[in-house]
Amino acid sequence: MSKKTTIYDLAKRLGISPATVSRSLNDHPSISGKTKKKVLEAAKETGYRINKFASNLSLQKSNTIGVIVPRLNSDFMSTVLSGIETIANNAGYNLVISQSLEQEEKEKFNTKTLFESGVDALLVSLANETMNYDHFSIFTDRKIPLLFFDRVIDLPNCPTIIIDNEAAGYQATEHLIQQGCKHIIHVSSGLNRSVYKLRYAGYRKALKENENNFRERVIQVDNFSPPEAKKVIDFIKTSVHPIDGIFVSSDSLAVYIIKELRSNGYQVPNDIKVVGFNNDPVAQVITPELSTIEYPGYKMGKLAGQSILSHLSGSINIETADQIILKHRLIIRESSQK
Amino acid sequence: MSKKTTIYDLAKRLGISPATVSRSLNDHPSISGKTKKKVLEAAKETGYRINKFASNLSLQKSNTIGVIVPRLNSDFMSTVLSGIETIANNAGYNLVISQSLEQEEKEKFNTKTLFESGVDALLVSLANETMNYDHFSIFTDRKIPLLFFDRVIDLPNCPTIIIDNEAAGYQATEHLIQQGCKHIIHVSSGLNRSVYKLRYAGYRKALKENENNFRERVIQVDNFSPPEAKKVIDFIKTSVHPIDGIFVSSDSLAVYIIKELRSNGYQVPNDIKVVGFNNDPVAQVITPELSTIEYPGYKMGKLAGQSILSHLSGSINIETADQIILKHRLIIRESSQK
DNA sequence: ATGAAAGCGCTAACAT
DNA sequence: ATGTTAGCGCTTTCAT
Repeated sequence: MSKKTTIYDLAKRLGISPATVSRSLNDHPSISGKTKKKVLEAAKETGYRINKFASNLSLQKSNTIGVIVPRLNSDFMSTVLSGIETIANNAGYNLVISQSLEQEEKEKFNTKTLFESGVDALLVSLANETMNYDHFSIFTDRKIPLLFFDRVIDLPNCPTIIIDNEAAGYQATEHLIQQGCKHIIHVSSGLNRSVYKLRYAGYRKALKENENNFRERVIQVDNFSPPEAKKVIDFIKTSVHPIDGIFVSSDSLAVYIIKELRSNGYQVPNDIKVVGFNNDPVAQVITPELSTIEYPGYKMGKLAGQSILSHLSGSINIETADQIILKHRLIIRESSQK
Repeated sequence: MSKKTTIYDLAKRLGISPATVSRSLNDHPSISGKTKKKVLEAAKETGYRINKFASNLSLQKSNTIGVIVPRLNSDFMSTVLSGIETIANNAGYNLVISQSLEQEEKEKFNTKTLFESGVDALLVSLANETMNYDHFSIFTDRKIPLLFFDRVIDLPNCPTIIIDNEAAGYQATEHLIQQGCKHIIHVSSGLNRSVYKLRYAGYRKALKENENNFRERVIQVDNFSPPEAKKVIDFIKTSVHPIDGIFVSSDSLAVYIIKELRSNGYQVPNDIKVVGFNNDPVAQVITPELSTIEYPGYKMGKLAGQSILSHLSGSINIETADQIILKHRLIIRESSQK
């Protein structure tokens, strides 16, 4: 029961060759139905299990896709992963998932590890820290499909899946302006990542177009955890101009900010209006409900999976670097209404 | 640059044997320092990368740990996964993660797939649907380490990591009773899973101990999504006894229920008090803040990782089935206060 | 300290 | 339709 049976065992048992066994197991067309049946039965009886190590070595492929994300435990990211997993799983691929924890070093290490472990493709959402992209060359050099999603970088022949972050940032800010906000600040993190840089650009663009005495002001936070919200409040309290609008690059932080604001005596949206980003589930359950940009994470994950699978199956020309831009949407709730 | 170099290439290049190259690369003690240095240099120059397929086949191990969870996109689960990943990554292990989506069939399939892909160990949190556990025998038969966390089942020689769910359910309910609740209902899902069954048992025990005319009543929901909250409200509205306390097996659902309650004119906690489960971040940002049971997900993940690694390294007797019970804690916030 | 060679188990090109 | 056989690249026992 515990001794593992190989195709050689099956071959001997049935008096046929290992090749025939292998072919039968793989449903090769040129094997007779009766032989296949015999083999399958023997396999079941003996508890035969394919040895992927050997199979992978022979085929030089692993049916495995690597994924590197900044962190697993964010609502958005785990939703994207869920989408990727669903697609991969249905196609018979396994997912090897690792976290960079926003560190360039860890991202490098994970890239190397995943390469060596022989993943057939790699999906990456970049760490905030990452400034250099040479570590991905082991993939690009060997033409192993590499795709970036959400936190992307433009590399030759690497598809990207994003939303139009600049437009989203613009809309969020424009909305606040239309609600009468005069002094709108932007709260973000990792401004060297294009996602955040572009939202910031959209914010600035909106301010500029509605020329008056608006002052552009971005508060950079280290991450989207509760203590960072305090920094924002401190700024607001000491600002010479009365802040009346906040566009935050993350719902989770926006929510903490609102909480902090309220416990500091500010009324949301009366005194200060807030727009977040992502449309995390939390946006709908807090008081006041949070206006935000809907960012379709599950769909992004599914598309990332599908895109990489079609590259793997060769149904898309791998030389064609594509860029998929998903639709986003401003959702107006209570937190930003006049 | 694109042609892959093997240990044979290095051996030829340096005029030594492949065995020596292999040993050098693995820092084998009986290789001279100079030879090692030569090899490492040549490896670097040629861009040599180990081929794990071959290595795995030879060693019959993959440095990979499989994980099956009900779903990736829950705050609790992604936090646990984050803990597992951190430990595994530091120990040089990769994580293959898959979702059962609460379906027994998918769990079976994933178990088989992960087995065949040669994971060195398997970590599982069971699907709600799963009633039969034979699919895990491929692991237990071959003494491949198998560990259950959160949603566990008692299998021979399989460690489990849990909290004392019965005590937690008891405390939550007892607390509501002490706050003056007379008609407390319990909302849960997947009552055939011990996690939920035990919380329910704790709930019943608390009611029984505080003998009076309390009626035990459990509302089973299909999952913890918003629409399910409506079912709960419907029950409350039509109940002959005025419901004044709710113990919910999940913060995410508790939060939706509170929202529904409020929009139906109920005051929380004045009319109805609510206690959730897990201490998701959302518990602290909603209004009123949610009382809940703190369930240390990250710690659970780290422990699961550590436990399985020590089994793998043989530093723990694999025959010793251990059960780790993590501390939980009732956190009293506004939603349940008199 | 190093080398020779036999696996590890599967696949596929090339027979038959 | 089936068999033969040469890899796939690394590890490791057994020499030397």
